[in-house]
Parts: sequence; structure tokens; C-alpha cells
Amino acid sequence: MAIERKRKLDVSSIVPASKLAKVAAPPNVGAASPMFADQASGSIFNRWNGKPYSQNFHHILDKRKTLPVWQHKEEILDALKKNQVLVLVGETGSGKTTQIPQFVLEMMMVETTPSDDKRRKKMMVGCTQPRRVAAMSVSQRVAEEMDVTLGEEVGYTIRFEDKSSPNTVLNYLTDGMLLREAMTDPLLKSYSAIILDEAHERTVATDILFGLLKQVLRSRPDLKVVVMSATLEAEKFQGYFGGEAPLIKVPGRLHDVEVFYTAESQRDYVEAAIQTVVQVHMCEGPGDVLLFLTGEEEIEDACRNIAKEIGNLGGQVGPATIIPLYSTLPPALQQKVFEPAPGTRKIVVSTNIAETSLTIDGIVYVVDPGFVKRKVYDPRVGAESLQVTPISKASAEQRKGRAGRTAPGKCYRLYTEKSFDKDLQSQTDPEIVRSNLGTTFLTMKKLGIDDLVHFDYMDPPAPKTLERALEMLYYLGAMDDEGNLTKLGQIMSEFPLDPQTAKTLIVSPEFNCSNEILSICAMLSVPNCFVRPPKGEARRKAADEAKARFAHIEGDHLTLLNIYHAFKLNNEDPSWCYENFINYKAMKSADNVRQQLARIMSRYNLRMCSTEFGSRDYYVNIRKAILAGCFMQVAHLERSTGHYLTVKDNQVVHLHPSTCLDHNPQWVVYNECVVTSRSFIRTTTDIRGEWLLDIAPHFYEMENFPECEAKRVLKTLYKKRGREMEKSKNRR
DNA sequence: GAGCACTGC
Repeated sequence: MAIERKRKLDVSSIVPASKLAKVAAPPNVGAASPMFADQASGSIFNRWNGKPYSQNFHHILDKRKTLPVWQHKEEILDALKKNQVLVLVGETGSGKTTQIPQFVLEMMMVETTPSDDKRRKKMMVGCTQPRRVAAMSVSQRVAEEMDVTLGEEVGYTIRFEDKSSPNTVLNYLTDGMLLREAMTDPLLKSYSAIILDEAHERTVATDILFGLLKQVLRSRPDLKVVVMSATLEAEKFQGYFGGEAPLIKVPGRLHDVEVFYTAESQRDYVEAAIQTVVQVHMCEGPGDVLLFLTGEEEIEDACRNIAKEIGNLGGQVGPATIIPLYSTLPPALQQKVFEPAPGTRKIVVSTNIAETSLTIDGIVYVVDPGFVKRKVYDPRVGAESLQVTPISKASAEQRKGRAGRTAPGKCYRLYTEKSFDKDLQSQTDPEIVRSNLGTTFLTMKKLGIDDLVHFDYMDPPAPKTLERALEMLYYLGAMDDEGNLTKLGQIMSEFPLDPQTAKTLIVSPEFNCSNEILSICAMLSVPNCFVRPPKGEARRKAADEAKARFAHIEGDHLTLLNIYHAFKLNNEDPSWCYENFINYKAMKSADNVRQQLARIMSRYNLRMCSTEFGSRDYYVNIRKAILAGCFMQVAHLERSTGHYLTVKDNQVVHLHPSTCLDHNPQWVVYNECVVTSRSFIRTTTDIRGEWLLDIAPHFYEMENFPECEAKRVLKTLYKKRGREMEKSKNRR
């Protein structure tokens, strides 16, 4: 029997296990050849294709077999054959992300019977990741291991990029992407196995997938689910699936990291951190240092102080390169952590970005003060706040691990061992209990989940959070009295936007400005496009001046529109962005989002239109359209106090200092309210009180309106409106 | 007078 030596695998040609022997013994290769012996346990694709491996591929094969998961391969396959769900704990370096999907795939192919093969049933393993970069880089590595072309047998799917094909049998995708797929394929029929990787991170998408899969498993006995976690929270996952899922633990493969605790708890963790870093630099051997702090200002200050202290030591110590790292740092400065600094010790002072998202080579010493800044949603206020809170034990372990990637390391915890044991939570609260659930609810409804309140959440959100989200969707017209998705709600759920923004976009054709609203919505869904060098940098003033040139007097939404237009007029030129302190990546991303949103709009026959630019209604229409979606995010300037109060909730808020408004309009619509040092409304636009009566009368009816100055003003407006109507009636 | 980190056909 001749062997077909084709590069790419046609899924329909997969040969079932029963025929394997015949295929596996081509006369021209010979069963005794060492190459072939290796093939028997190598890439399943090559085994079935009978293609000889490249020289390089042998090294890859040998290397991957030293990964700890290989010690448990038979156990894992056995457990998966006997059970529908498997929970797997694999520490960093165990090889779970690259190897387990291959094991699962292999098992399913071997299990395929000849009759299955005749039906040419498509089998696909989906492996979810919380981050896009992970989906891309892991799939690349696995494609290399399997000696196939990325995008063929092994692929990835992330927003804006689908690198999978009909041939794909192993796909890496983001958890959010799988959730989106479930909206059109609620039983996830395109998958024969789903692996939830990094499940311990407990993103909202992962949590919803948990609940969804638990339901789907009942109607799809053929589906296999593997839950992979780096921590022992896995036992909770096991319990969630009825306790029947076996749990397999695989050790990691990191170098030893020696842990030090302080004898007493520290009053000033930043000061303690600085002293520790300087101490390490003075007394410890070679190796770079990573210090975790909570935010931009803290990091920039600490960098200055560390530099000063090391400077004071003069020639007594070696040179150090001190590098700040946080997500909003201008890209060119962020790049510095990856540049080698020969002859000096790198001291990286970073936010949590270095805990999971970025991996820096060469770190030997980690300094961990034990705090993180995270977003917390307060349903009572309907605002998010950023709070500095103690990290979890799991997070502390993750930080520690950053010291042992390339060599044995040391981790200095600036809290007591007792505090670690007693005070730190074992896991960070899952995102779902810390979030506004508006978008999540739309998605869940679209997935066919009827009862959002009694859904089988692994950790249920606070009742008030559920109530707030339901109320908002009702006011937006996305849900009816019975809690069913309306036609509008159906369309809203299709947009990857928060419900208010989705509604703004959907109604924008009625205000004759969908082209412009599309650009604004796209700009609102990407990271801040304004680049601002840190305090003390000479170019900071130039950045502020550049921003002022784009400012629109009536507000920040219109300023964003100006920026988008200027970006397009300048042919998306990166150097134009650089000169104008605009984040190029954010702009390209906004352009991508815009195209995606436009495609969804055309699917629902939502008209693309603009008011003539010369018309005095050009900006008026845009402002009205924004209000039509965001009428619940309105604040009124109190004459008596000079403060803004949010409508209905009567919370005191302040215009965010980043606003381009140079006056205080009586009424403003805002995109978000964030509590930091104070309550700030961010991305704010001037509107007219009269518009509230026209655009959202159901929300601004007077019976359910709390007493406040805004109510009195609105009452006056209603009366005036009444008189005018009276007059025009009389005239007729 | 000021921003932890992710994500979405």
C-alpha cells in the first residue's frame, strides 16, 4: 500500500485506529527504522499521513516528551475515555496548554470507528484561552510540534482574525470567542471536545461557559470537556460538575524559588519595597529584579526613588537600569523591558501586567508587597471603582513563579507569613461578581438562558447587580416586562458592545448620523487613544497641546470623532500619530472595530447615513443619538453647590480632568462613571435638557423621579413644553 | 487635575 506524502491533512482522510497497522508499515520505511519507532508516539498527524519527520522535528518530539504531563498521559487518556468531564491541575511549566489538547485529539481519533469514518464526521478540539496573544502563540507552537501549517490542522480564532479552516481539528480560541460562537451554535456542535484552559482566572466568559457546558453535556453525551487550572480551585470545578469528574494533578517544572517574609507587617509598602530592592541590588548576586506595585503614579515615583538611593550609594554598587512597566505607558517605553541591558542589573517596576500577561526573561528576584489595583463594580451606585486591595494566595504564588523561570530565584514578600496564611484569600474573587452584567445578560439571553437570576452560576453575583442589569436592559427596551429579549434586544446582543453603546448605534440612523456614531462607538471600545508621557517628562506639555488641537467644544465624544477623522485624513500614518501623541495601535484597533460593527449593522439593514457637514444639525444629531442610548448616564449641574449630580441616583460626580470641555454645561451625558480619588464621569458631552423629554420620556417621567434640582428644572421644561403646545394649538 | 489587567464575527 502506497503512502500519500502530502503536506496537509485532509480530515476526511483520517484513518481509524483499526486500520492503523496497515498504514503504519510502509514497505519503504520499515517498522524497525528508528525514525518510525519515534513516529509511533509522535505527532498523530504524521503517524496517519505517514510523512517522515524533518530532522528538526526529532528534537521537538524529544523535548516535549520531557514535559511533566507526559508522565500522566495514560492516566489522562484513561480518565477521559471513562468520563465526560475531566479536571486537570497543571502548574506552570507542566506543558498542559500545548500537550493536553493533542492528547485529547489523539484519543478521539483512535476512538473513531470505521463507520464514523465513513460518515466523515468532523471532529474538532477547541481550547479556550483568556487572552488573544496566548491563543496565537500557543497555536503557533503546537503547529510546529505537529509539523503542520498553522491555520490548517491547527489554528486559532480571535476577534478580527480567524486562522482556522475546514481542515482544522485543533483550534485555540479566546473564551469570549467561544461564547460568541455559542450564540449561533448553542450546543457547540462543531466541537467534539472543549478544553477550558486557565480556568482559575475565572473571566466572565469562562464562568458563563461553565454554566453553558454543564447544560450542553446533558444533551450531548459525545462531548468531552477538560477543565484546566493552575491552582487547586480545581476542586471547586470538580464539585460544580457533580463531583463525578476525576481530578488529575500534574506538577510544574520551575526552578526553586526561596521565599522570604517580613517579621512584621509593613506600614508603608512602597517604602518597604524600595528598601528591599536597593538591598537586593547591594547584596545579591547577578539577576534581574521585578517589583510589583499598583499603578502608574506609584511606579513612576518608586522608579525615581530607587534611582536616587542607588545613586547615593555611588561606586559601592554596580550599575542598574530601572524600568517602569504598565499598560498605558507609551509603546516605545514599554518595549524597554525586553531590551538587554548588558553590564547592569535590570530593575523592573511593574503593575500586575507582569503577573500573567507579559513574561520577562532573566528575572531572579521578585519583590511582592502584596497589593494590586483592581476594578470593583458597586451596583448601588452603578459605578466602577479602582481599589488597591491585598492579592490572593494564588496571585502571590504566580508572582513568586516569575522568579524561577530560567534559574533558581528568590521572592521577598513584604508581609508576614502569618498574614499570608490567615489574611490572604485563597483565590481572587471571580470577575463575574465584580462586574456590571449588562452585556453578559444580553449574551446569556441570546444563548437561550431564560432565567438569568437562577442560572447555575459557580459564584452568583450580588442580587443588586442582577437587579441593576435587568432594570437597565428594561429601560433600554432590550427586555420586556416578562424578561424576554425584545427584537431590539436581539439586535443589541449581536454587537460586541455594552448595551447603551449598542442602542446608540442601532438608533443612530433615526438621527441621520450612523457613520459618525459608528466611529465614536469604535473609539469608545478601544484603549485610550491619547498618549501622555509620565509626569516630569518634557514632552508631556506638548502632548497636552496636541490633544487640545483636536478638542471639540461640545464634548469628548465629538473630540473622539475629530481624532478618528484626522487619522483617516492622514492616511492612517503612524508617524502622524507619533507627532500628535495619538496611540497608533489603538487607532488601528478602532478601525477594525468599526468595520466589524458596520458588518453587523448591514446584516440588520441599519442604514449608513450622515447629516451634511455644513448643517447646523450635524453635531446636534450626533449628540442626540448618544443621548438616545445613554439617557441613563446623565448628570445635572446643581446651581446651589456647583457640583454635578447624576440623574435619579443623585450621586455627586466631577468631570474627569481629562475632559476637553472648558465650561460646565447644565446637562451632560457621560460614557462611564469611575470612582478613584473622587467620583469622575469620563467622556462627557454637552446636551440640552429638552432633549431628555423627547428622547427618553419613559425614563424622565416625573412620578418616579427623586426630589432634586434636576427634577425642578425638568418640571419647568415640561410646563414650558405644555404652554408651547397650547399656543400652537390655539394658533391653528 | 487623573487610568489594574483582559475580552467580543
